[in-house]
Amino acid sequence: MPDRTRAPLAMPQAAAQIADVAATAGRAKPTAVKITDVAALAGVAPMTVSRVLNTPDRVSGPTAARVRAAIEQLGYMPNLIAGGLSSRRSRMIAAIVPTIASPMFNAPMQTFTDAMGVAGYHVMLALSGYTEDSEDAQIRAVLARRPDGLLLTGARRSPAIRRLLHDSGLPVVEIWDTAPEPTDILVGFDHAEVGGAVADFFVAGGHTHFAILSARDPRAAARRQGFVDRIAHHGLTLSAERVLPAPSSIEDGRQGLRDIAASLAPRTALFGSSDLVAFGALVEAKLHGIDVPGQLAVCGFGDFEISRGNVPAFTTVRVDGAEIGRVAAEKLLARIQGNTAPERVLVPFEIIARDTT
Amino acid sequence: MPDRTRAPLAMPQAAAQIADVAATAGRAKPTAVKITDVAALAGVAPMTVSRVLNTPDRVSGPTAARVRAAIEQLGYMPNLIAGGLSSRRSRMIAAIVPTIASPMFNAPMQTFTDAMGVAGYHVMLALSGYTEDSEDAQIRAVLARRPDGLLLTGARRSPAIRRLLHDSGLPVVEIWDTAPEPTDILVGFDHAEVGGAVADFFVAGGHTHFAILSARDPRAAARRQGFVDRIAHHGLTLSAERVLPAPSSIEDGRQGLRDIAASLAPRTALFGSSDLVAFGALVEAKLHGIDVPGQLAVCGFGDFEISRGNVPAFTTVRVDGAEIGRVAAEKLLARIQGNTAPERVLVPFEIIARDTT
DNA sequence: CCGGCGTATGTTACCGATAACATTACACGA
DNA sequence: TCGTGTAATGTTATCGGTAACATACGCCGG
Repeated sequence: MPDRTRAPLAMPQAAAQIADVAATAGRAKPTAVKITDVAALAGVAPMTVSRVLNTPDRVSGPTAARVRAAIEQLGYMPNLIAGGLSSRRSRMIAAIVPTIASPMFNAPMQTFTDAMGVAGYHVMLALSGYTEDSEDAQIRAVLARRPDGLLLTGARRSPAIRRLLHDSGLPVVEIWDTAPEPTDILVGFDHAEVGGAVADFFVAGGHTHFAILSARDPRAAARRQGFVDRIAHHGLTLSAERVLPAPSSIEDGRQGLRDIAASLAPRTALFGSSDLVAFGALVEAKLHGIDVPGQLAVCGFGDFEISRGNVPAFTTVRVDGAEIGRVAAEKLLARIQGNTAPERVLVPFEIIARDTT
Repeated sequence: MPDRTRAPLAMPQAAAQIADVAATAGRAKPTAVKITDVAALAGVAPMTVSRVLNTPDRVSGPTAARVRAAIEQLGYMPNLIAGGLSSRRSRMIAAIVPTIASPMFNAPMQTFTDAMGVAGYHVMLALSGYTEDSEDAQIRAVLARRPDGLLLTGARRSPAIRRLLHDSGLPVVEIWDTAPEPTDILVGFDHAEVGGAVADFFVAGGHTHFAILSARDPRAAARRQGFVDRIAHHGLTLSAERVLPAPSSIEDGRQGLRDIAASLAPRTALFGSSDLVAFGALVEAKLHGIDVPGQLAVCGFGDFEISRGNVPAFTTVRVDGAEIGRVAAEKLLARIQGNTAPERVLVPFEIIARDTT
C-alpha cells in the first residue's frame, strides 16, 4: 500500500483553488453556489457564513450584514444534505401512517407537518397500508435517511423493530393508540375504552340489543373488543356483527347494514368503526324504511365532518386528531432538542350525542 | 474532552485506525455501523460494499455473498445522507400541496407516494395552504434539501419561482391544473373546461336558471369562470352565486344554500365547487323542502366517495386523482432517470350523471 | 503597562459515502 | 509466448458543510 497520506497537503494553496474552480465548472450544475462562494464574496471564512445562518448571535452586525448581502446577491441556498452529514442532524422527521386517504390520519398529519415545519423540520412521508410487514420495511427504509425523529401510527411493534428503534436511540412518537410500554413517546388513547364507553352510553339509553360493523384493522378491533366486553359486563350480548375491510368506506357500511338488516331486533344499537361506516349504515337504513333512532340507534367514530353535516346529524366519538398531531410534534421536538424523558400522553375522547341515539 | 491535538495525518496508519475506533466509540451512536466496518469484516474495500448495494452485477458472486453476510451480521444500514452528498442524488422527491385534508389532494398524494416508494424514492411533504407566498417559501425551503424532483399543485407560479426552478434544472411535475406553458411536466386538466362542460350538461337538460357555490381558490375560480362563460355563450346568466372559503366544507355548502335559497328560481341548476359543498347543499335543500332534482338540480365536483354513497347519489365531475398521482410519478421518474422532454398530460374528466340532475 | 479574559473570526479535520480513475488477474487469439 | 481486452477490485479525492480547536484583538483592573 503506497503512502499517499501527505499528498493533499503538498499541493500549494493556489493550485488547489484552481483545481477546485475547474471541477466546479466542469461537472456541477451552473447554479451550484456554495458556501465558499459566499464566503469569498463577503471576504470571510466559510465558517462565518455558516454561523450567520445557524447561530447569528455569534457574528458581529457588520459582518453578518456583508454575508447576508453576498447570500442575497448569489442566491445562495445552503445544502442541507451536506450540513446534515457534517452535523449529524438531518432536521427531518419520518412519518409512517397506514394511509392519508382518511380523515383519521390526515388530520394529525396535517397539524404535525405544520408544527414541524414551523420548527424548521421537514416531514418525510411513508405509507404502510395495514400490514405489519410493510411497516417494518418502511421503518428500515426511512432509517437509512437518518431522520432526527420518527412518527409511527399505533403502538404494536414487532420485537425486532422495537429493539432496532431502541438501539438507535432515535426519538419516536407513536400516535393514535396506546400501549402499556410504548417505544418512546406516545400520544393516543385507548381504543378498547372507546368501545366500552360507547357500550355504556347505549346501555344508559336503555338499549339491550347491539350490533357492530367493524373494520379489519387492529385499532378498530380493539374498539370492537371493548364494546363487546362491556356489553358482556352488563350481562348482554351482541346480536349482529360484520367485519369490514380496512380502510372501510361508505359502501362497506351500506353493505354491512344490508347484511344484518334481516336479523335486526326491534330496537338495536349499532356501533360503526368509523363515521363513514356509520353514514353508510344510515343511508341504507333509510332505504330499508328503518326508523332512526326509533328502531336503530347509530354511533360512529371519528367525528368527521359528515357526522355533524348530515341530516340527521349522527352520534359519534370525537377524538381530536389535529390535537394529536400538534401534541405529537411538540413532544417529539422537546425530546429531540432537550433531554426530556419518554412520555405517555392520553388524549381525551368524547361521545357527541346527536340525533341518531 | 479527549485529546485530539495530534494531527491524524502525522500518525502511522495503525495508530490512526485505533484513534478512529476510539472516536467512534466515544462520540457516535452505538449502532453507527458504517461502510468501512462492513468492508473490514468482509475483507474488501468500502467501494466494493457500495457496489454490492448499488450495482450488484459489477461484483462477483462469492464476494457479494461475503459482503452481504457482513452487512447482515453487523446490521449495517447505509447512510443515504452521505451517499446523497457524494452522488448528488438524494433519491428524494419534495411534494408541495395546499392540504392533505381533502380527497382532492390526498388521493393523488397517496398513489404518488406509493409509486415513488416502489422506485426507491421517498417523498418529503410540505403544505402550502392556499396562499402563493407560502408556496414560494415552501419551495425555497425544500430546495435546500436537494430533492431529485418536485411535485407542485396547480400551475400558476410567480416569475421569480419559475426562474428559480428553471435555472435549477430540477425535474418538476405540476398536477391538478393546466397552463399553456407549464414549468416542466404537467399532469392535470382544464378547470375552465370542467365548468363549461357542466354548463353544457345543464343546458342540455333544459335548464335556464343557474346558481353556483364556489370556493375561494384559483382552480375553483377557474371552474366557476368556465361555467359562467359557457352560460353566457348560451345567452343565459347566473341567477345566484356564493363564494365560500377554501378549502370548503359541508357546512359551507349548507350555509351557501341557505343564503341563496330565497332567491332561487322555480327550477335552478346548481354547481358546487366540490362534492362536500354539493352534499351540504343537498342536505339543506331537503330541510327547506326543496325537491331535488325537480326544483333544484345539483352537480358537485370530485366524485368523492360521498357522491355515490349518498341517497340520492348525486351528479358530479369525476377526475381520477389516484391516476393523476400515478402518472405524475411515472413521468417524473422518467424525467429524472432518462432525458425525456417536458410533457403535458391532460387527464380526462367526466360528468357522472346520477339522481340529482 | 501588562496579564487575562471574552468576543469575533479563522483553520483543520472530518461526517460517510461514491465517481473516476488505477490496478490486478486472468482468458484468449495471433 | 506474449500482448491485450475485460471483469473484479482497490485507491484517491472529493461532495458541501460544521464541530472543535486556534488565534487575533480590544478592553479591563491592578
